[in-house]
Formats: sequence, structure tokens, C-alpha cells
Amino acid sequence: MDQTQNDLLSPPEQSKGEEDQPKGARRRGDVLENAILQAAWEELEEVGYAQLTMENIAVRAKTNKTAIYRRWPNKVKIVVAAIVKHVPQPDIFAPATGDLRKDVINLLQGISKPMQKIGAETMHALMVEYHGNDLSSQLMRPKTEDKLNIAMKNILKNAQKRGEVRLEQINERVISLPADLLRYEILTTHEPVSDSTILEIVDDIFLPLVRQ
Amino acid sequence: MDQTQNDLLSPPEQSKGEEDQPKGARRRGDVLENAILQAAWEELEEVGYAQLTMENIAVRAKTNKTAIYRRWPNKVKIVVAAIVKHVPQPDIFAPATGDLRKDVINLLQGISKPMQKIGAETMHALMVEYHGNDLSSQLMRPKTEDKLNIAMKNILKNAQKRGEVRLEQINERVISLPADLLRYEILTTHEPVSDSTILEIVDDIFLPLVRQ
DNA sequence: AAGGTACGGTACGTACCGTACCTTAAAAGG
DNA sequence: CCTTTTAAGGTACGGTACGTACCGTACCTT
Repeated sequence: MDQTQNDLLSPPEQSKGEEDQPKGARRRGDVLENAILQAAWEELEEVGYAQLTMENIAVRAKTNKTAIYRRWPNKVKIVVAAIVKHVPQPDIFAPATGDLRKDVINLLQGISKPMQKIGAETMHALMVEYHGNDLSSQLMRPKTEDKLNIAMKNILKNAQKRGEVRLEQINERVISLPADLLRYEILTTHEPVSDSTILEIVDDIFLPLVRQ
Repeated sequence: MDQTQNDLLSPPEQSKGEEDQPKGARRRGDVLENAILQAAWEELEEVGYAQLTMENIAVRAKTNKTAIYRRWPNKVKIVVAAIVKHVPQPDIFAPATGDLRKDVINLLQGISKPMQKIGAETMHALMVEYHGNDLSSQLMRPKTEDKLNIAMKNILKNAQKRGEVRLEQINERVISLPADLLRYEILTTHEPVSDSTILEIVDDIFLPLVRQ
């Protein structure tokens, strides 16, 4: 009888490396919320946006749809939340290298990786479902307050101090040009954006325009 | 008896302005196919891609889903077919105006209208569902065989003959730049692309680059 | 100890997809 | 003209996923 007790009671407590809760335990608040967002992110990476289901997110998070819908009203919102949580926001104040070319290349490379992580399929899907929602503010802001745009202007201001460019002669559209081209590349290409693409954007297009 | 025959045979033929078939008549082949494509196009314009359903297309075409699935395997395919039928393909061989600037502006304006008709939402949706399909060849080809790219090269060749540019010094990416920017604008903006946007692309970006 | 909160779990109604099946008009072919 | 074949009209179904409703209960607060 004693043997039997030991054999039956011990195993359930352990099982995997991940902190498993005891049999009837419940996670709440942030703990559960993080588990759901983590599950959503993993599902998104594994099966992609189109194949993503609320049910599967719930299963992976070891909870149920209800817990998800208590927090986010639909698929779009939870996916955006998962992305915001797991994808690093680009640095507005990238460290100045003292060279316009290097600064711009760094900026583009910095944003390239995170956007690749999200993937073109998901971005398109979000832009489809965005129609009508107020979702744009998360991913596609008006250009004047776009983070990348601000970062680019800071870079150009520094370049101006060094006499590399004359800011007042540079068109707004030229300022946003590198970021726009990079985003277009990511949206329309299905392979990852190569470093040489970034170099082309900078050396063959952007620099000739700002240095006139 | 003669009267009766006339009275009974005439009425079913008329009823609405649109060519209505008599009670139990059946359309076949191209007639039915065109009716379906027309209905698909109208639904697409009225409710958009996301809200578009096969059932509603069938109802509007006064037929049923079966007739649609006999012709197209899924929603993507019939939408593409409807677009191809109703949206004019852009003119590759735009008449040369004898001026590089005017040629490029004409080209961009020529492609702008048709793409606006399709709409950003539908384009994103198609690019989502494209993943894995052979659908890209309809909308997004490799750049070297892209129709717009060919047209742009023709324009530049003519400009070279007039001594306006030196083609061998112009980067491939610069050649596709105007079309890329226009497409990006259409994909990310929800308002129609204005003429001034096209002028900016041409005057502030493209021409300075090719005229060096 | 009592009460409120929200999690686990199940079941449901809805919507749409894509398919199976049957009937019947119209075309094809002798 | 009659028979055969084709394809349209029409209904119903299986299947998937969304989003909601409800119930019992673990956990937290006081």
C-alpha cells in the first residue's frame, strides 16, 4: 500500500522542464496572459497567420478560448499584441557613428530583422483586417510621426552638423524613401532581405539624392 | 387561340431592362460564366474581399455555388478572374511624347487608375492567399519580366537617343523605383493616390537620379 | 468564513467553405 | 425526331472556425 501511494502520487508533480502547475492549479492575471501571448506567438511562427486558430492558441497555452476572448476581442488584436510583445521596437536613437552612410545602414538593418520575423504573410493579413479598425496606429502611422522617420531625421540632423547634407533642401519623401523601399521589399519578396539590398538602397538611391 | 398564344408567349421575355431569361430557362457556357464574373466583380466592389462570399456571388448571378465551383476551384481564383476581366491591363507601349518626364508621368498615371480600382484591401488579401500558389504571375512578377519595368526601359531608351540620360549608368533598382514607390503608396495608403504624389516621385526622386 | 473574481471546461449558434447528389433543360448526334 | 450526353438548377450536407453562454470551482480579498 505504501509503495502504491508513492508510485501514484509522485509522478504528476514533475514531467517537463517548464514549470508545470500541480494538477488543479490555476494561473491568473499576467501569468496567464503571458502564457497566452507566448502561445500565440509560437503558433504564429509555426503555422502562420492564415492557419492560426484561437482554439490552437488556447490548447498550446493550456487554457481555453474563453480566457483569450476575455482579453482580446478577436484574432487580429491578439496577434498584434503578441507581435508587440515579442518583436523589439526599432531604436529611434540609434547610436551615431559619425558617418551618414553607416548611420542609415545601421538603421535599416536594425528594422529589417524584426520585420522579417513578423513575415510578409502576417503583415498583409493584418493590413487586410485592419480596414475599418483603428489598428493602423500599431503598424502604419502617418509618416510625420513614424518612428523610423523620426530616427532618419535625427541622423540627417547630425549629418548636417558635419556638413554632409543640407537638410532644408531634402524633400520629405526622400527622407522616408529608404524605409519605404525596405518595407516594400519585405512586403513583396518572399525571401529574406539581403544586406546587399540595403546597400543598394543606401548607395544607389538615398545618398545620391541627399548629397545631390 | 391565336390571341391566347400571343398573350402567353410574349410576357416572359420582358420584365426588366436587363436581359431576363424566361421562367425556367438556363444560361450556359460563356453567358453564364460572364454573369458570374460580373456578379463577382460587383460584389467585390460593394462589400470588399473580406466580406465576399461564394454564396452571395451565386445569388447575385442568379445561379448557385455549384455552377461557380465547376469553373473556379476557390475564392481567390474567381476574384483574380473577375479582376483580369474587368480591370484594363496597363498599356506597355505608351505613345512616346518626346520628353522623358512626360513619358514617365503618363506611365505612372496609366497604372495608377487600374490598381486603385482593385483596391489595397483586395491586393493584400490576394498576396496573403498567394502564399504557395502560382498566383504571383498575375500580379507580381520577377522584376526583369515585369511589364512596367519593360515599359520603363523603353522610355529610357528613347530618352537616351535624345541624349537625356545615359542608360548604362542607371541602376536596375532605379529603373523599377517609380513603379515600386507607386505600388507601395497604393498598398499602404487608404486614400487614392493623388497626381501630386506621382509628380513628387518623378520630379524629386526619379529624374534627379537618372539625370545625375 | 464569506464574497467576489476569473479561470477551466463544455456546449452552442452562426457563418462560410467546398462537395455530393439529384433533377431537368438544353445541346449533340444518330 | 428520338436518344444520349452535357451542364445547369437546386438542396443538403460535412467540416472548420469564430465568437458567446453557461456552469462549477479555485483563488484572492477582507
